[in-house]
Amino acid sequence: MPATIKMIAEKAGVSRGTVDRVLNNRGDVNPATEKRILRIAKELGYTPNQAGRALAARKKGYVIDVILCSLGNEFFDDVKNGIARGMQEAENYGIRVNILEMKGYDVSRQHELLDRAGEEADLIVLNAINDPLIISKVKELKDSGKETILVNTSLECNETLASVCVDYIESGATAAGLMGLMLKKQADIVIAMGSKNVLGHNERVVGFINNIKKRHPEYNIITTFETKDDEELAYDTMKQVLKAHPETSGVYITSGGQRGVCKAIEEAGRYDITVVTSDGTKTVQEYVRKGIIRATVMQEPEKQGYEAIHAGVYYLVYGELPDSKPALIRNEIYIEENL
Amino acid sequence: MPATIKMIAEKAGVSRGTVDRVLNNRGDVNPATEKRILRIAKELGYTPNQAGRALAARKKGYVIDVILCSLGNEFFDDVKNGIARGMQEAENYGIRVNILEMKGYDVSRQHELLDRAGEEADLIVLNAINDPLIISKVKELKDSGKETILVNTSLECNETLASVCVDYIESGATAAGLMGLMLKKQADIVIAMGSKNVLGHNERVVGFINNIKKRHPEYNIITTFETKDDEELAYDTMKQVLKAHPETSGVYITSGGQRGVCKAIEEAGRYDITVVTSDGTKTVQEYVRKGIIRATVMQEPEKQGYEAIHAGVYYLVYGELPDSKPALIRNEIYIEENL
DNA sequence: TTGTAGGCGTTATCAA
DNA sequence: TTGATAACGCCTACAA
Repeated sequence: MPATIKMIAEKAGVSRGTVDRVLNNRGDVNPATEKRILRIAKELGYTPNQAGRALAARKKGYVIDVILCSLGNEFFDDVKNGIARGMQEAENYGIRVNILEMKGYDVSRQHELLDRAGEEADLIVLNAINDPLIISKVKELKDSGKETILVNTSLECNETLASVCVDYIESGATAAGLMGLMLKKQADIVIAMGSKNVLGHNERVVGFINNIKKRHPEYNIITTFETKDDEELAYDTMKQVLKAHPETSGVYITSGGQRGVCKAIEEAGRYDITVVTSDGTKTVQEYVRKGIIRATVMQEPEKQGYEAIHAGVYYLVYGELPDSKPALIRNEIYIEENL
Repeated sequence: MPATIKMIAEKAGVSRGTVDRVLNNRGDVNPATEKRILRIAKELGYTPNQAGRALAARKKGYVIDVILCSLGNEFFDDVKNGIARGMQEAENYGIRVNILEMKGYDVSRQHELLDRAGEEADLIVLNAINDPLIISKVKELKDSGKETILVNTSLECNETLASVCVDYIESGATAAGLMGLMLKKQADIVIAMGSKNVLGHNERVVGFINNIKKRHPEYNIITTFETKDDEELAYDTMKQVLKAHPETSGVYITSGGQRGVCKAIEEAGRYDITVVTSDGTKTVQEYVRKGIIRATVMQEPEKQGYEAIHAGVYYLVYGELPDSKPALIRNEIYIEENL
């Protein structure tokens, strides 16, 4: 029923080749026939058939490289599941996907991996460190014709093709809103943030503090400390904070280090403290069940992995991003009952 | 790179046709060659190329009919958006999708529509009323070779191919969990349910009450009333309840009728009452912003619409359901900040 | 029991 | 500037 190139060609009295040249702006076609073909295509409501394109795209042998700061970070388990799902889709288009993993936020290491990706790949999916060196490398790659799609990071750079991540400001604000609904009156809050090298972690803190100031100006924010996604550091610091500030009634953990922070709270027997965190890793689930963490703001990690690959595949094959442009990842709230 | 039928045929020294017969169990093939082909297919890690199949499936001209109790119910706006997305996918396979809408929960009307669908469609997507007449009709259709996929309903019937909906028990329990986190101590709760004709609405009430009994046995549930998804009835009843029970401190609305219930609470100036509801319609969003509704348990309506069509398309083309079997729809919590 | 051939829609190449 | 043709992977009808 839907219109095809063949139907358009018949109706216009030309060959399929000519129609193809018009619809894909390949030039070398008589302006008059071009106009006629475009009119007919519009009349018939032509949209390209994806299956046909997929089949034809196979011969190109595209390659996508994925760079992740994922080694030793359980949050990325689900992201990688999503990437695996995206890879199945990529296979239908004959596109190969390489995953390059690194540990922590080592700028020069990521720079190396980007160099390699620039050699072997046609498009790069990047879990970016927010650093000038990385930003300039991304620009350089773009100039050489290799686009970058960000996954699970925002970046102070507008040269990327797309960014598959949540609104981190909203994430922080949502955590603050939850605190407000549960704590009600006066409260003394501690913020345990991940790394200042990660833009999203900073944005969460900003979103949290701004929302508290707006909705609950009477609340007191005692302190903000970095866990560097390191459990021991998180544990030691939280222990000290609890000692120095026994009045603590709320704790917001922006990202990694949950185990350390929760362990300190648990050992102190402070089940009265309202803890809100991010993500839904096994560690988080464990402490939700224990009653330490009351609620968590999740960010669809599996979907992020899938959407990043999907967008890359789509861009290589169709030359544009899919309709659901920067891939709408939502901040979702989970408590014990629906986790 | 991925294996194709052609590659298997070459390696086995047979024709593509023979490989096809083996892989799709069409019979009429020498047991010895069958074994050899299966071994080679496994070795090469063969998986059928979806684009190839989609292209070949076009000639069959399948039809899917979708029956929805959606007229005058804004909840279904997003479900229909998802269906529209699924229809684009269906087009690639040359599958036509007809949407048959009805108003309310009129069993004989739904029965009529099922009759019609049985005539014209190869597969039916159904937003089912939980009634013996409907259940037996579904069985009858199945016997005549037409499978049914449920959307946004569960049904006391295990003859359906799949059910794309949330766990309604969990939905109710999640609402109860939220109440507990926000109300803390003693509470007096009113439940406004939709229709007893809809299985999901009953299940939500059961999930809610059971969770309250378990986690907060000290809470008191004052009453449960039906809104029949009718705003006026909801408004009038809620008004009476508030008059008779000024001690009300929590209200759970399972489904439709939110505007009526919220209006009654707003007019009584009872901003102290903690209201939890389901879904995220414009009405709900409005009352969340007004501060009447504190939190809502959503059920990814757009995704439900899409997944139902997607599953139907996949089943017609591949003869089996997609990997993400009964389509995992989650109960998600939203508050003002992340809605 | 097996092989051949044509077509689904799109794209690329080569010839006219 | 245009047309014809082959190819991508799968399925099916028909011939051997």
